[in-house]
Amino acid sequence: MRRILHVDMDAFYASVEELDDPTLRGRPIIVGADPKGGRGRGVVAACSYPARKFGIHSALPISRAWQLCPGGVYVRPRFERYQEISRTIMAILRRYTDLVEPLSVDEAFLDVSGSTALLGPAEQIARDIKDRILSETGLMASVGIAPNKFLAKIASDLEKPDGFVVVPHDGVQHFLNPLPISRLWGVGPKTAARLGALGARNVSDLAAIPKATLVDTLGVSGEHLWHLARGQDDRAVTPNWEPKSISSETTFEEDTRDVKLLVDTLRSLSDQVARRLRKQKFRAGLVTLKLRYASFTTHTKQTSVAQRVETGDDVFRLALRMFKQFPLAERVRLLGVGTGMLTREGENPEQLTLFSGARTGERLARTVDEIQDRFGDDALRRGSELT
DNA sequence: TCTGGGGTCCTAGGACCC
DNA sequence: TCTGGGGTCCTAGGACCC
Repeated sequence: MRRILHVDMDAFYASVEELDDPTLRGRPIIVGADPKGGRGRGVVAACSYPARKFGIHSALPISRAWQLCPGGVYVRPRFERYQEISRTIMAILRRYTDLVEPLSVDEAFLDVSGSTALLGPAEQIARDIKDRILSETGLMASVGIAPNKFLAKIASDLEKPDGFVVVPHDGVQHFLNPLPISRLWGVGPKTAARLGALGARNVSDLAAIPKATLVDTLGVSGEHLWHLARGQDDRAVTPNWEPKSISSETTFEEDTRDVKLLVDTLRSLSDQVARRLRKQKFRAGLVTLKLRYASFTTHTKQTSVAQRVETGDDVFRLALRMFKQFPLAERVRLLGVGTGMLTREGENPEQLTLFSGARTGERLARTVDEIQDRFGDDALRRGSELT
């Protein structure tokens, strides 16, 4: 029987801010976009527990948060700092097993089935992990222990903060039955509504629906849900996930039809994406342009290319071509540039290029990377960015 | 209350081929 | 003269997650 742990940091971004500035302790901390006195764009990325008492939660529009709690502490996210602490946490987890699968900066699955002989029962390992994280980072984590990933994830969430929930092998259905279906991984508002139409509000309702009915209404995810309703999930804990896409997008402070601004933004988004691509030693076979109008209607276009790309110039050229196919009758709210069909250098499916000159741009890009890595991004700038 | 930025996975339609 | 069936690939959109 497998013993899976899900470790999930409590109010992670807000807790880090509190850690770095103890004067914030106990106050309603809201990490997210600049509220700008209630007129800010964007959403709450995370908030402390005192902030939640005001009805604030992540993904809430920051303007709404400002209305609910004008006296709160509003801070911009510092992702690099969160990343830094995340690395410390993940290193702690890897002391207990190699089978650590990070899900995001602040949570991970562990398969400790093979560690119990040496380290004791999963419960003891989990206690130890919580203690270690607290003593070595000063931050609190919640842990779920269960026979599989899906149950462990639900369990870790159940008694936050400082949660510790064990789902015994013989108590799975008892644990699941009363939970609302929206707790299930993959059941959002739309799916919950469709399942509600079938009479399902909690997991026991869902478990009563025949598999064929679920498959008819939801396709393969219906089949998946049928298993989840029974606590069945045999997915392995997989360390070393390879990314499938890399993208960068930005929402303008004000919706705009200024073509120069739009094209300049496209340029810098392309550079950012390409740089991250090279940093991870990828080339892309697919470039995606994303455009959201003021009305919030969102469109994408993508181009797949036989000759893999990795320079800002190449990404930009393709993105610009797609951008020109969009009408600009309406103002634009967001632009995004993405890359996909990623391949590592060396394992490239493309034939070696017949035109070695085509690689000059890539050599230049790498040189620029090196200089920016050593002296900072401001050491080298595009002429077009200097206006 | 107007709704970020980074992702993953699934679906559906059309092009294209045999 | 109006047309099958199966397969694959590409593209656009959408649901969902943190």
